[in-house]
Amino acid sequence: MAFEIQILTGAGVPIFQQIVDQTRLAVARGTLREGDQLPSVRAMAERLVVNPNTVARAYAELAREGLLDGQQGKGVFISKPRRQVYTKAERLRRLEPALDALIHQALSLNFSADDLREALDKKITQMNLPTGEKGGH
Amino acid sequence: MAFEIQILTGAGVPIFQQIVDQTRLAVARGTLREGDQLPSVRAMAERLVVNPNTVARAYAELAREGLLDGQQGKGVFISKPRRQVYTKAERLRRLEPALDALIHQALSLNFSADDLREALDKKITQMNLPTGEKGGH
Amino acid sequence: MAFEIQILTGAGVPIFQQIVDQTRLAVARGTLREGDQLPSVRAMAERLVVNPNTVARAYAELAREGLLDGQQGKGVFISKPRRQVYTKAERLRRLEPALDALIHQALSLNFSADDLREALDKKITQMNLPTGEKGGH
Amino acid sequence: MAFEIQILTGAGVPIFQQIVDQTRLAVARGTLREGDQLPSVRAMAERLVVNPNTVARAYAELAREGLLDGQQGKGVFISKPRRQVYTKAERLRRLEPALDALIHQALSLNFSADDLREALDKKITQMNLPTGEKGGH
DNA sequence: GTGGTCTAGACCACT
DNA sequence: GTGGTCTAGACCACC
Repeated sequence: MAFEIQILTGAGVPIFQQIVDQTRLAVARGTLREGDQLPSVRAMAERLVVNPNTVARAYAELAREGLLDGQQGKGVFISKPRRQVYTKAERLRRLEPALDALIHQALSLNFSADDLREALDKKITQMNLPTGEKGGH
Repeated sequence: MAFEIQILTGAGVPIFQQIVDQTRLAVARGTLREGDQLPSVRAMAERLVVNPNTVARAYAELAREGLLDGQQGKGVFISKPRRQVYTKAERLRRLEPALDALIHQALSLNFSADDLREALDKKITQMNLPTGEKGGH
Repeated sequence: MAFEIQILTGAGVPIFQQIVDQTRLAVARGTLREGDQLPSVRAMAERLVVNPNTVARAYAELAREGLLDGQQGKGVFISKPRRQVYTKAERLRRLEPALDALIHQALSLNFSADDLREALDKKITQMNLPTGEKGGH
Repeated sequence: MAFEIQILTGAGVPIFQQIVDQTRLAVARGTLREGDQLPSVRAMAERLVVNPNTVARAYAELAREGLLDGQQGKGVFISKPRRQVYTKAERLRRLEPALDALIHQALSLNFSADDLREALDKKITQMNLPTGEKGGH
């Protein structure tokens, strides 16, 4: 399973955040392992059709966390062993903006709480989100 | 039950947005009814310790939605409730991006479907969203 | 045919309204198409010799209608056209007050029905309103 | 036929203007004649459910035009013979705000020019507006 | 007194 | 660089 990042624009979550979160998840899952090389800033930017500065910012954030190691002129490498999972509080904190945006939109469109739950369930089924057991793999 | 607005500064939510949302909620819940007069722009600004322009912006947004009616020299009043302003397709279309973003973010953060439902329910309770058949504009 | 906006100051029509209306017209006529980028807030402000806030307000209004999409740090773009945003009832309901006011005013000024039709036609021609089946959002 | 004023709020035309226009029309039509007494400011305000200041302003405007004569403590009287009609240009000028409001609303609701003409015709029929011959009586 | 608009200038987050 | 928000202060028309 290759290391793929999906960027979804248009609703609250900044692009650089999405890169950070998904990279972090890949490490936690073992898709990326210590020593693996990441695409260069420019390559990644091209692949995601995104501004290079945005990728640079994401890499910088990951480096600051100690997850990445950017070696001048050589490339960017994963520097930490896996299990770099966010704490539950941190995961919730990062989910919140999207949650707030949804609630706000539902409110302004006069959806009731039940409408909202139903719409979410439908979408979950449609996108085939993993249910139940935590952690996945 | 008086019409009270609580402004939380420092969070990511714009002030005018908080005014809009809370007013909308008050109308949806029946706390505010047709014909009720809202505090004047200046009065509300003073009460919330906020710039009058910010309040005016919130009122303007609500007026555009048809929820409020600002009458020159008189004041701002709750207008006749309207049902089904947007077509059903439009309502869903407008909710979808936020829904997609939430699911996407949940995936990036390794939330399960149940985690996600739980987080949403918590948020719904916390914001005290109107349930079921009540009100509606 | 370039996208040009003409601001008439001194008339009763607010500047931001003129920007909104003319942009809407350009989209309705096809002068502006999906994906087209608009001048930045600051650029447009400079071009029209107007305060940036005024342009921002106009753009915000158009974004709320779903005609525009403002992307942080990138710019403002024309979004996917939408059909039938409002229910038919809502569209008529929103047109009615203006229609009533016009007839009422015509009566007060002793205009005949034909005078009124003629005045409307003249205004339609003058504003170059899109006719019939073209465009639509 | 009594001297009656109809106030229509909610679309562009100021209340005091409506009083001025309709009073002027009544004089032109002969419904009001030289020497006739108008209701006092307070009485008129009460009848129209309107702020006395608004009536006072309308009366002041009519007095300024020489149509009315306010005699301190006695009342307000018509002071000019009939045929005090507006010039055609003036009538059009006074119709314009309502016309603009209609066009603007139609534009923002994506009505075409034909839709608009049709809606106006329907309203004209519905309200039984006098057709053809100018001037009425 | 009221709402509505505009300007000027500042700050923030994202690209 | 971009858009988004907020403040401060001013002016206008209307009630």
